[in-house]
Amino acid sequence: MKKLEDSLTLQLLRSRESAMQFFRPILQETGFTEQQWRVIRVLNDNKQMDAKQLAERCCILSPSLTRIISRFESEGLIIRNRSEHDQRITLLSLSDKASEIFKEVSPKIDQAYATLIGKLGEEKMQQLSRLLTEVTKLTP
Amino acid sequence: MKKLEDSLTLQLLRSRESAMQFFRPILQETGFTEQQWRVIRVLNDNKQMDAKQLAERCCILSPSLTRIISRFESEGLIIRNRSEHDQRITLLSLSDKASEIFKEVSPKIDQAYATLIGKLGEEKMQQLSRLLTEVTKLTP
DNA sequence: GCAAAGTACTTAATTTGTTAACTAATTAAT
DNA sequence: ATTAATTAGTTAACAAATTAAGTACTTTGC
Repeated sequence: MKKLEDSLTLQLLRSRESAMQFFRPILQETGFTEQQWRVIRVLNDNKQMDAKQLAERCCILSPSLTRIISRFESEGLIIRNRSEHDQRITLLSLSDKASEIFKEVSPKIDQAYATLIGKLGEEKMQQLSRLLTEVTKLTP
Repeated sequence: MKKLEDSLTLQLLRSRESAMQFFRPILQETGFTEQQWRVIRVLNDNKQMDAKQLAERCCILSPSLTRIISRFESEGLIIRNRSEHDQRITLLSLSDKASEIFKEVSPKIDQAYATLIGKLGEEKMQQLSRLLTEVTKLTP
């Protein structure tokens, strides 16, 4: 059997590391960690989500999310509500303050994104995005 | 400006998470963590490397690598040597014991890999690999 | 309708990652 | 030549990830 020159998971890790370098300086400025920003980003797109969904979409395990949420709540960035239908479920949404911060940072992120696309090329970017979506769908 | 449905870095993270699910059960058996296995895997491919190169290729920061190396050395899995030309550099290589372990685990990894390729398709796999290599090369 | 199983978090303990400061060795600059 | 700057690696302090166990609520099965 032919030996692969490199493992896919390692390639995914390295390429993510490269891609992150476009955004790290911006995150550094905001003071948010990568994980914290993922939470803000995903919550901004989905207005309201329960903690489990949010954890899945952010690739953050529940215990880590609990910590981030607790901190954000105490800082007035996130609003935590119990679902009426199911008292186990925590519904989460961004506060106006957090939405405001997102609006301020977002253009810088978009700009870095544009730089990245500029370097890789629009077409390759879309190709890559499609393939990654397929890989993500491989497991339930 | 058109809003992207999802960020590349998050897609890379999620797809890696999916891909990892094929290998996690095997790693669990061995008792190695993801990072530890990356060190063993990369060192097995490159016979001898200095710590900096190894850290870069494994996407592990030096302090974390120091810890892993120290532990592996005390367990007799890794051999640490000073470079003759430059006394700052630590040259690392797998012990016979570690090579043996790699040989035992490797077939299982290959098998999981084959399953993954089977699900995604050989061609898409190669396409993806090429694109990821390009992304990795975007930053120095 | 009530015990048993399942779900959605949360808490606690351990390991790992991250940042910054530090030591030792080498290279560069005047 | 000797100080200054750079590089490789380590150490220390803190934040985050991971695993396992725990709590509260809901659904299922008899």
